[in-house]
Amino acid sequence: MLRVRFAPSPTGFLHVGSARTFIFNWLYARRNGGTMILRLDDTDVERNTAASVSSIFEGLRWLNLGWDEEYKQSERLALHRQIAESIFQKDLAYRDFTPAHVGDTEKSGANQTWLFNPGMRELSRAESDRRASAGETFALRFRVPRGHGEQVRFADAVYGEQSKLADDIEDFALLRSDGMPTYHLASCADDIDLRISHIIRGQDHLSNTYKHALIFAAAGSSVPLFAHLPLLVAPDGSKLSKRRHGPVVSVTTYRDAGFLPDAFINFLCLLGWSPKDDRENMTRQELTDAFSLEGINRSNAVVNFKEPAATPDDTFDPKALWLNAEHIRALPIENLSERLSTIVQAAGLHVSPQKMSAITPLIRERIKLLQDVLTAADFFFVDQLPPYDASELFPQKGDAAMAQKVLDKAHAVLPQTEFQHDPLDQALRNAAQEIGVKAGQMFQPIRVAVCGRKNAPPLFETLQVLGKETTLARIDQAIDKLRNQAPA
RNA sequence: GUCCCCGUCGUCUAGCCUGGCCUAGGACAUCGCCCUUUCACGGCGGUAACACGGGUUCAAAUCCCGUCGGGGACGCCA
Repeated sequence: MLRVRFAPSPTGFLHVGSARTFIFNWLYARRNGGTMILRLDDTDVERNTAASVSSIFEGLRWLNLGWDEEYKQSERLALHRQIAESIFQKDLAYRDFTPAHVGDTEKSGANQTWLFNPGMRELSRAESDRRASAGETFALRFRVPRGHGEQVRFADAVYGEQSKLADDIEDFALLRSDGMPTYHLASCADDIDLRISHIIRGQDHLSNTYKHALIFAAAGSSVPLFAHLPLLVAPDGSKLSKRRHGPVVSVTTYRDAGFLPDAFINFLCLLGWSPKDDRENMTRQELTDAFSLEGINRSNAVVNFKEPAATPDDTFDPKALWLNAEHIRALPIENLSERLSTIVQAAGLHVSPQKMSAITPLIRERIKLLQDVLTAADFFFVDQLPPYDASELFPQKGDAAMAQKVLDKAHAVLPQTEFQHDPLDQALRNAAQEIGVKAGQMFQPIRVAVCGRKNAPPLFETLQVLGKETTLARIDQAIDKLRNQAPA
C-alpha cells in the first residue's frame, strides 16, 4: 500500500517550498491510488504557534487538494518514547548526562566537527542507571557504529543510491533531557507507525536521512523509499527564507495577489520537475496523470522574484504570472466573473452579477492576476472618473481642436444610436468620415472620455456595457474639461 | 572545519543512464515584424547555454579524473 505524508512543523507561515512538497506528495498519492497523510510535526513546544497552524491550514485549504488522514505528533508522544526505549534496551542508544547547551550557541559552534560528548558513550549500564535514578537529567543519544568503517545506505528515487561512512555521523539525540522526542526520533517513529512507504521531502534532509536509516534499522523496521526534492532558492542562489526574502515565500501572498490555485500549483510543479514532453500549461488532472518521481530534477531551482517589489506585477516570477494569465483565460466566463466580482466587492465597489458577466470577456485577456480587475476595469465601477489630463483626449496626430470636434460629433450622433456593437461601429465610422478624421482619431478621444485613459478594452463593447446615459455624461465632462484647459 | 549534493540560454527545463539523429529542442522574459480603433490576445522571426581543464573514443552535453563555482547538513530546531 502506497502511503505518503506531508509533515510541516508549525513554526511559521506556509512556505512555497513546503507547498511544493505537499503538492508532489499529493500528486504521487493520487497518481498511484495511495493515501495522503497530513501530520503536524509539533514536538517543539517552544516554537510552535497557533498562528502558524492556522496559516498552514489556510494555505492548504486554498490549494484545495485535500488529504486522507491527519495526525498531530504531539499527541503521539507515548509511541515515540516507546520506540526510544526499545532502541535503548538494544543498547543502540545511551544516556548523555552532559548539561544541555542553550539556544543558538550550539549552532555557532557547528563549524567544527562534533561527533559525541566525551565519556558518555562508554558509561557502563550500571553507572548510567545509577545516575539516572539519582535524578540526573540526560539526553538519549543514538550509538552510531564507530571504528568499523561501516557504511550507512539508503535508496533515493531522485539522487540514487546513497551511502556514507558511519564514522562521519554524530551521535544525534533521540530524547531531550526534558523527555521530549527530537525531530529525528518522532519523525521516524511516526513514519514507522503510520506505515509510510515513500518519504518525499526537501533535499535539506538528504544528509539527515542517514540518521533516519539508522533509526529505522534500530527499531527493527524496513526503510521507506526516499525521494528528496531539489531546493527552491532565491535569485541570489540562497535558500528561500521568510526572514530574508519576505512575503514572496508565503503561500497566502500568492492567494492575496490574485493567483488561481491551479496556476500556482502548475508553477510550483515546474520547479524541479518536468513532464519531459515540453508541456507547461497544465491542469490539475494533467499534472496528476503526468507525475512521476523519475521526472524530478537534482539541481536547485530559482524562484525568479524581484527583491524590491514595486508593484505586484513585477515582484512575482514572470513565469508564474504567465501561467496565471493562461489559467485565467481557460476559465469559463461565469466562473471567472464570480471570482472577479468577489474581488470588486471586497474593494468596496459595487457591480451586479449581470454587469460583471458583461465586463469579464472584455478584460479576460488583459489581466494576469485576479486583482488586476481593479485597474483594468475600474471605470466600470465608479460614478465619477478619477481626474485625468485634458491632453489625454487629443487624438494621434491631432490637437485640442480635433478632440473637441470629435467629441461634439460623438455627442450629436450617439443619442440616436443603438448601443450595440455593430450600430456603434457603423455610426462612429460614418461620423469620422463626415468630419474628416481617421477612425482611430475618432475613437481615441471617446475612449479617454469614457475610460479616463488611453489603454482600455475595445471601445464598442465598452460603450455597450457602460450604456448611453453614462457615455454621454462622460463625453459632456470631457468637453467641459477641454474648454477649461484651453481658453479661447 | 567535516560530510553530502548539484553545475545546459537571464530564469524554468528537454537531451545525459542506453555516446553519433545536438550546427543543443521547448517555455517564460527580452527585442523586431505582422494583426489591429488603444491596450491586450494571437501569429511569425531574432538574440541567448552544454562552468573549466585533462583523458577514453572514429565520435562526448552525454563515460572517467581533476579544478573551479554554487548549495545543503553537521542543535537536547524541525
